[in-house]
Amino acid sequence: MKISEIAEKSGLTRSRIRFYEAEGLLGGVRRQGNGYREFPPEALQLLEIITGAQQAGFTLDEIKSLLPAADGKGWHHAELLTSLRRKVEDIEELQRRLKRTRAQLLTIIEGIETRPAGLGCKANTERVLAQVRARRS
Amino acid sequence: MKISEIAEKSGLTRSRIRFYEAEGLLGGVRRQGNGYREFPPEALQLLEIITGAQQAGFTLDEIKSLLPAADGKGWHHAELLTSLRRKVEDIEELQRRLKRTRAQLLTIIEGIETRPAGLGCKANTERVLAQVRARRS
DNA sequence: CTTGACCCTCAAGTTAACTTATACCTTAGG
DNA sequence: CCTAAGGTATAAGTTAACTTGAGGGTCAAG
Repeated sequence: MKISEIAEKSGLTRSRIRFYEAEGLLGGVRRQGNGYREFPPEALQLLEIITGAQQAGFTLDEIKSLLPAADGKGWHHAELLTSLRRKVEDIEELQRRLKRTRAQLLTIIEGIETRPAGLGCKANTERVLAQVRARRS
Repeated sequence: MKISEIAEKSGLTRSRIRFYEAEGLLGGVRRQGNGYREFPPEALQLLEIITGAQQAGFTLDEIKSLLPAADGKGWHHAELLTSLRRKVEDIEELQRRLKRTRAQLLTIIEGIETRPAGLGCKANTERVLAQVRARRS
């Protein structure tokens, strides 16, 4: 497979694919006589794994360290599992934070909407901030 | 208040505070005769609002456009509410994505742990990816 | 008067993950 | 042969949000 083909099939740009190869995330890329890249079919799967991992919040460096070593044969399952579990925990942590943040934003919105008549803007800011601080506990 | 004091009270670095001022996020900063910054007490609240908004996922540019104009007197409530509501939606969208991603990761973990004996690493990769793809729907 | 803690400005460096630009080669078609 | 489409390498640019560094004033104490 040449680069345009795999780019279309994967939905990624050619530059991005070349970038991944240069970074060592894409092993097994051969060269044709003319210097053109020749991608094995597995490369498509690999790209799928990479973009999926990215969406899961892995950095390229993390992904690189978890991918089957370009030289070795496959994954080191223990490490992979550890890393996956750690990432699940990261996500859960982020979920908790988002939940708090969302609640705070709703508190602020409510605080603005229900501003007591006669209370100045500045005073209301104080009031709303106090509500938010109270919520943090 | 001089910069070190507000830095300590806010927990931010001096460079970060100077940066915010330079970006126009921190209005009302005066100068003493010697050129030193003199922060009004409200600046502390402003910093609190800024970092809070950042944690809520606002970029500095967004925050800047929502803060009380340095020249004007206060907030433009309608815009502020609109933006806050939009950000709540962003958060909810992110929450949905995280939920899916977490489920996918768990699927993968399970797929690895329950690999049928006798199935090769490569074949199992295929199997697991298929499971993940199925989950995406 | 000197030392050390603070303060200033302005420019440049940092990180991640790419994209864009430059310049040149290859291949297929009319 | 010429051209357009597609390929290559390498370097530099991009964005966000800061940090770091260079070079230099200010102030209180001893």
